[in-house]
Amino acid sequence: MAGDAPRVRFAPSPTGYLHVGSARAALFNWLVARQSGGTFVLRIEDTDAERGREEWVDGIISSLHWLRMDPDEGPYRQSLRTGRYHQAIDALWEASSLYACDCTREDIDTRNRAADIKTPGYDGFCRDRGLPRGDGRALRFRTPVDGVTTVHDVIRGTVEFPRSAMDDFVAVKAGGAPLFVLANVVDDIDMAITHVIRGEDLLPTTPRGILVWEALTSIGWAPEGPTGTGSGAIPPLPVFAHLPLLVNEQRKKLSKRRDPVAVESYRDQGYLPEAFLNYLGLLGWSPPGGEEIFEVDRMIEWFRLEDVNHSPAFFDVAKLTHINGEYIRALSPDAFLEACRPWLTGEGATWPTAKFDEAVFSRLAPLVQERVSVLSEVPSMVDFMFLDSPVVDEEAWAKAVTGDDLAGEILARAIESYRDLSGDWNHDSLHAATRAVGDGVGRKLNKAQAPIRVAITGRRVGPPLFEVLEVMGPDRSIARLEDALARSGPRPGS
RNA sequence: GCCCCCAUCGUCUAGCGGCCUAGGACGCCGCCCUUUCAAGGCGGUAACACGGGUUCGAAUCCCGUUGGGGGUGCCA
Repeated sequence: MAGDAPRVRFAPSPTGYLHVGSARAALFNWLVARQSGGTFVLRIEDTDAERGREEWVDGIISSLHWLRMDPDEGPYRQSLRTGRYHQAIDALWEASSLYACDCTREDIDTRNRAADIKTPGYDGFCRDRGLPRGDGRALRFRTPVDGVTTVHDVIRGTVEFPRSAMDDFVAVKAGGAPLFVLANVVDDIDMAITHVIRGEDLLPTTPRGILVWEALTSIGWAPEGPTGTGSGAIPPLPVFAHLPLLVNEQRKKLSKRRDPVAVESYRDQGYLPEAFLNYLGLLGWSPPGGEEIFEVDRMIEWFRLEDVNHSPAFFDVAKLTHINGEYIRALSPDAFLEACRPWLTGEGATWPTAKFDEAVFSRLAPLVQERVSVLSEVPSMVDFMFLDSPVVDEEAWAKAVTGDDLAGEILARAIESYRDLSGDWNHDSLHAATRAVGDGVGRKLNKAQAPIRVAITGRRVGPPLFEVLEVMGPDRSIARLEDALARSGPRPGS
């Protein structure tokens, strides 16, 4: 084993799905691991037992899998490591790095108000009271009062936090449960994490983590080590890299309340994992050559943490969609068919599954492939083929049939003309015949085909008409034209 | 309030002191192609937040201002 190979971790809290911001963080971690023979560790930060649920973890794992970023190690669960945290808590308590506190939030606020202190942090009331542990007391970390704690960040450079602005934060709940910073640091030590790559929102808590790390290190805290025997060597502080946030249109951090942040929802809409990954890689980073469409292997090859941007990036679905379209069009016919399958014979299909005819779809597939940006658009491109009668779009009908006083004439002439074609039914002959119909009524082909298209497909847009007619065959096609003609009302003037 | 981060077209970005009358991509708008819609081709719109420095020279370095964001939980 290469002792100096990076060990990175993706450490989400279980929320039921993979957040796109988390996915981006996972990607950048994963890239670092992949490009250097490192290890990508998955750790579920579920110390907050109220929120963590077993099934919440599955969504994260399956989304990582969908994106081809399966962890090399884990998932570790903080909820299963409480014994370890208690060892650390005991050690820190012994060293007086922790002290017991029985102040309530109200107590603190009241004192701060009375003292006219504008900064609402903890005032250190219990710091020197020497309270014993237990009795519903939280444990606070004794933050050094002087000096600064410096974060060396690969992306942002040196960031200094004056300790005077740091209060004594709660590290252990009154109930004894460890809080984020403590569990996080104990884990990073035990798991020999070398690079902490995460969102910028964690930058302000990083100095706290460093302080805990130093406190632990200074008392000879022994990491668990690979065998779990507690004999590992104390690793150096990891390298930090805080990624710019992903924001919405209002430039606010992506929130699950307002923004579509679940990676699963993009999968379900028919975004391809390769395209999604490609787009994620473009947020906060860009390849040296400036290209925008590249496979993941190139990203692994090119990615450098120090090249990551400093400013927040808007998660632009329009651009994601464009990139997805590029990926869809680049698919081989077979790959396209496979990618479409969930929308053809699965839950995405808008017709009875038994009605689906793969041979029919395959003939139309190339025409569909260059017309969709997301796979969920596929059904509406071909549904008329697998339905007994087309789903008629009211607006299209009103515009191309009811609203066109020549529509009846065109349909009638098309029926007549197409009947004569039955021995030679293909898109070329249909093209010519339709053009002739148009000529007969003084219409350009692009105008003349409109009522026919709506009669056949129910829509004004879709795959090229004559190819559709060819595949549909004379009987079905003519029957639909007749049906449309019958419903188009009496022909004016006849 | 306090701490921290950030600041190039609407958006994602290139730019890391002279190659910039600032490049690409998405979007948008035209035109071409055309059986609709796409795709494709061509063209266009549009940015260095502001003010001081430093320098022969600044989008690039420094300071300030303004603006935006994040943090400030016995959440993570």
